[in-house]
Amino acid sequence: MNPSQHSDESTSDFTGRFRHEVLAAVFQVRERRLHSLLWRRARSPFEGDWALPGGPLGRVELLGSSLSRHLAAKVDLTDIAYLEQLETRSDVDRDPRERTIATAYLALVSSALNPSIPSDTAWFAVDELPATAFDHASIIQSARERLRAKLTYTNVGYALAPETFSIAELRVIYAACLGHDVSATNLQRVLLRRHIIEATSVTATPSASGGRPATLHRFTERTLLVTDPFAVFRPPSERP
Amino acid sequence: MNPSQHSDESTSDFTGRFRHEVLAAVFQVRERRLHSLLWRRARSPFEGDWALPGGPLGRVELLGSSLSRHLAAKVDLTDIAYLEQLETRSDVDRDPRERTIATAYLALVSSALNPSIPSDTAWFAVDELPATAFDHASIIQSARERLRAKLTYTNVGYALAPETFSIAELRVIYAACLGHDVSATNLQRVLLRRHIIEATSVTATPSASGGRPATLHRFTERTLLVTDPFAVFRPPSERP
DNA sequence: GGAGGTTTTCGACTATTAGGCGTAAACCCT
DNA sequence: AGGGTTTACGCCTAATAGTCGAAAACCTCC
Repeated sequence: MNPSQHSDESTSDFTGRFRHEVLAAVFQVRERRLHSLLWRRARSPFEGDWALPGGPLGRVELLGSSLSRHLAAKVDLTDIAYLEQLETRSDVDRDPRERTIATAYLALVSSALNPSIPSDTAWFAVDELPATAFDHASIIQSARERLRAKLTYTNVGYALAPETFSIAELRVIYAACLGHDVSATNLQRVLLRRHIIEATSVTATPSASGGRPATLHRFTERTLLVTDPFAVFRPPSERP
Repeated sequence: MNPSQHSDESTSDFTGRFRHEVLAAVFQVRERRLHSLLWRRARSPFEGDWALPGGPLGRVELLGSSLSRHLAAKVDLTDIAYLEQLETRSDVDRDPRERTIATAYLALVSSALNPSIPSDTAWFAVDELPATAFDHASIIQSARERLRAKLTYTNVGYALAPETFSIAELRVIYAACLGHDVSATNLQRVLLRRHIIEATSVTATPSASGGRPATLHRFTERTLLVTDPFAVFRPPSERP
């Protein structure tokens, strides 16, 4: 093979152009369960089914900016605490109308918020989804797995939790995302040791049901930090 | 906001179409260092600089298939042991000729192979890259980080190592990817405990330099397995 | 065929981290 | 004040990681 055979570029003007859309799995913990924001389709295809919010990419727009714009415009959602690109889907007939490539994002909303959303959108518990449009159900699954993984080796929790919270509240959030029970003792110990959360000096206002008021904690950083997952094989002498 | 304002779809025929290409950071451990396969550009822009292998997406082609096709056609590379989608770059002027969206992949090649590659391609150690074209250098960085992370909580090592190997050989591979020294004792103990590798009954042929011949090991599975990274917070009673 | 060198393997010991549990602390209400 | 409830925390055990050194199994050379 010689260089002159690398001819794709010389014919690039004849290669395809593709419709491109951005989508987001918007997650929030509501009533002890992980929910995703869905939007009811008013027209064919998949009329009446529920779809992820998003929309077409603009001509001079970045993928991430495009998504923020669509979320703000379509579902009045501007308080996205965390946004991360997930994956790009390219199945030729994922949209029956025209081939459309979709780049999916994971978006997280604090459980302290209750954003006002349009009447044709709703929150659904991710393990009780309604009939969904396109390949959106499988995108939600990918997003769940990404979130599960990130929760364990990063501090993304800050995007789901309120500014300050009790360990019990945090436990609910982690359990909802991970899909299994979580030990409060271990959760607190591990997150403290990793310096992901820290105690504040204030305690929660006592609840009517009695009980010792919890000391409120906060996330030390509110930007993404990964707790070095390479520790296993690294000589301890070189650790931070 | 009411449903009739979700109008992007009704105007979808007027939204942009975009050129889309696939790229791969093809990694292999060569001479104790992590290398990436690059391709020398014969024409403007970035003439003479080195670029990731890849090419334009076909009209009815999946991203992954497209990449395999380009790798096979352009660099005679058919022995990709592992392929994973990395991220999609959308910067408007990442290609000065025309806006081109790129989906980047991570591809791994066994260190036991020495594929014949065209004369205008070459392997470069990832920490001594030549002048690179477009945003390809930063894609290589992303790929390195992904590889580092995956090595620690999955068995992707199978894609980089030979069928069977001594612990010493495996140590070299891990060290090259992680960028720091690795303890052979811990490496063996951790991977054995996780059942990622297992000992075979054969020993390596003794080297000319003497020394006890190593027992050869192999990866238990040669498909991707993630060692549950959620163990930290999960009640031990529920673990596999 | 033994001596000395080289490389791998393995066991012993220590340090660190995770998990379980019970008790104390700090609030509620009556 | 006493009973109920929830959180906090210390103690103990188990599991995993890290260090080190000795032994095993090969080589070459004398």
